[in-house]
Amino acid sequence: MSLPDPDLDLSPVQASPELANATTAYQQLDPRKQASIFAAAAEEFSRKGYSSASMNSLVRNAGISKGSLFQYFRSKQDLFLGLLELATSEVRHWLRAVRDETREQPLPLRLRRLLSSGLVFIDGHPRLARLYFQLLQSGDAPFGGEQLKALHRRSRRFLAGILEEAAARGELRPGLDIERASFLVNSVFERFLQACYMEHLSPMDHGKDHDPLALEAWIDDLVDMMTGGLCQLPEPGAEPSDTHPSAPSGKDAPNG
Amino acid sequence: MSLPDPDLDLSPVQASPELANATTAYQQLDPRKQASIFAAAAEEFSRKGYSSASMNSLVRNAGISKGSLFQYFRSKQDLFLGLLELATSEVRHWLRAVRDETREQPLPLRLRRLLSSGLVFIDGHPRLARLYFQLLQSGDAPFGGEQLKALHRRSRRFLAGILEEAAARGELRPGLDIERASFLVNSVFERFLQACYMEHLSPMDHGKDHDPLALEAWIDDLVDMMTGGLCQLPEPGAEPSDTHPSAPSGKDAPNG
DNA sequence: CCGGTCACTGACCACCTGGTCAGTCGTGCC
DNA sequence: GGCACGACTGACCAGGTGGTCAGTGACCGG
Repeated sequence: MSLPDPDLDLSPVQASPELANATTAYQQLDPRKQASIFAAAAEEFSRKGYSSASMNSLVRNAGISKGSLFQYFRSKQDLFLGLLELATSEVRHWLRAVRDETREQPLPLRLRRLLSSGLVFIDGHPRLARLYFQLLQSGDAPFGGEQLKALHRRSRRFLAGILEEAAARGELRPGLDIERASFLVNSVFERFLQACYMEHLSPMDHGKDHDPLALEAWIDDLVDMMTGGLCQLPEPGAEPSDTHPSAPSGKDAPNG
Repeated sequence: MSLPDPDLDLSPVQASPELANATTAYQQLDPRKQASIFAAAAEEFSRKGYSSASMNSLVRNAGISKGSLFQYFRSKQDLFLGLLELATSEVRHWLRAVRDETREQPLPLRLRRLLSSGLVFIDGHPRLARLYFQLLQSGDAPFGGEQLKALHRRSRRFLAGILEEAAARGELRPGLDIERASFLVNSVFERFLQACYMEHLSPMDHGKDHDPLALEAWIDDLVDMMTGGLCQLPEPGAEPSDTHPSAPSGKDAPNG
C-alpha cells in the first residue's frame, strides 16, 4: 500500500494536518514528523480522554522528545484543542458533502445515506471519530460547557435543516416540531455511529467484524422506524389495543 | 423540607447507603458519617469523572482524614465501583417499579411514564443520576468494556421487554425487530434524560429552570414521534415525495 | 490512675504529571 | 577550521497522585 500506516487518519484528506493551535515551529516541520505527532496525539487522547492522557506517553509514541513537543504546542490544552478543531471541522466537511449531494432525495433515503457514509467516515478515520465522539460526551474536556453546547447545537441544527427541507416537500407529518424531531434523529444517529466502533455500546454483533450488509440492514430498520413509527398505523377512531389486524401493508418496506 | 441537605441523594431511599466494596470498618460507622462520605464521593466522581477525581479533595469535602477513608475502602477503585453498583441498583429498582405499575397500559403511555418518572428520579437523586450517566458513556472508568457492555445490554433488554409486551398486544407494527426498536428507544431515552440536567446537551430551554410543563410537552412529542413516525402516514402505493395531501388526520394527536 | 484498645490522623512515600531550559549536536557559512 | 545558529534533547522542577503507617488521644475495665 502507498501509505505504510493504515491507521494514519487524515492521510487521505491532506498530507500534513495543520493543527490550529500549533506554533510556527510545528508548521515548518517535516510533514512526516507532523503526521507522527498528530497520530500519536490522536491515539493518546482518543483512547484515554483528556485528563488521563499523558504527554510523556504521547511523546514516547511519537518518537520525539518532550522538549520538542512543547516547542510545537504551548501546552497540553493547546494540543488537545487543535486536535479537536481539526476533528470537528473534518466531520463538518463530511456532513455537508453528504447533505449537498443528497439534496434532491426523499428524507428516508437521505437519512440512510447520512448514516452509511458516517460508517465510511469512521472506517477511514477511526481516531478522529473516536476523538469527536469523546468530545461530544465526556465531561473532562478542558473547557466550559459553552463550547460543547454550541457543538451539540450545530449538530442538531444540521439535521433540523434537512428536516426542514423534507417538511417543505411535504414529507413530514404536518405540525411536527422540527427542533424536537431533530433532537430525536440526532440521538439515534450519534448513538448508532458510536455503537459501530465502541464495543460496549454494542447492539450489533461485533464478532462479524463490521459486516457491511448487516450494518446496512440496521440502518434501514432504524430509518424505517424513525420515519414510519414503531406502532401500527392507527386507523382514526379505532383503538389498536386488542385487535390484531394481520397485514396493514408491506411488512416493513421503507416508505421513501 | 425535613432533610437539611436537599442534595443528599439516597436519603429518601435509605438512611445509610451500604456501599458494596466497603470494608467492615465502614459498615460499623456512624450513619451520618457514612452519608457524608457517600455524598462527598458521589459529588467528586460525578463532577470530575473517575481519573480526574481526587481522593484528597474528596476527603477534604467529607470532613475526614485520608487514613480513615482508606480504612473504609481499600482503594479509589473500590470506592468508585461500590458507588456505581449502588447507583445502578438504584436506577434498576426505579425502572422496575415504573414498569410493573404501568404493565396494563398502552405503549405510548408507558413510554411517557418512564420518561417523566425518569425526570423525577433525576430531580431527587441528581448525583446518582450524574454518576450513572457518566458511567454509561465516559471511557475512563477503571474496568474493561465487558461490564459497560453488560450494563448497556441490560438497559436495552429492559426496554425490549416492554416492547415485547406491546407486541403481544398487537400494538407494534408487525415484523418490527424488537432488538433494534429497543436500541432506538434506548438512545432517545438516555439522551433526553441526560439533556435534562446536563446543560451542554441542551435542546430544552434551561433558562426556565426545568419548567415541568415544557418538559412534559417534550416527552409527549418524543413519544409521539417514536410511536407514530416522523413522516406522514404513507398511503400504500402512493409516493409521498411530491404530493401535498393537506390533512391526513388529527394534527399530531398521540395515537395511544 | 493505670494499661490496653482502637478509631482516627496527617506527615510521609514513591511515583507521575505538565512544563522548562541549559546544554548538545548537526549543519552551513565565512 | 572556526563560528554561529537553531532544532533538538532529557534531566530537572514544583506540585499533585493514590496509598501507608507510626503516632495520638479518647475511651474503658480494673
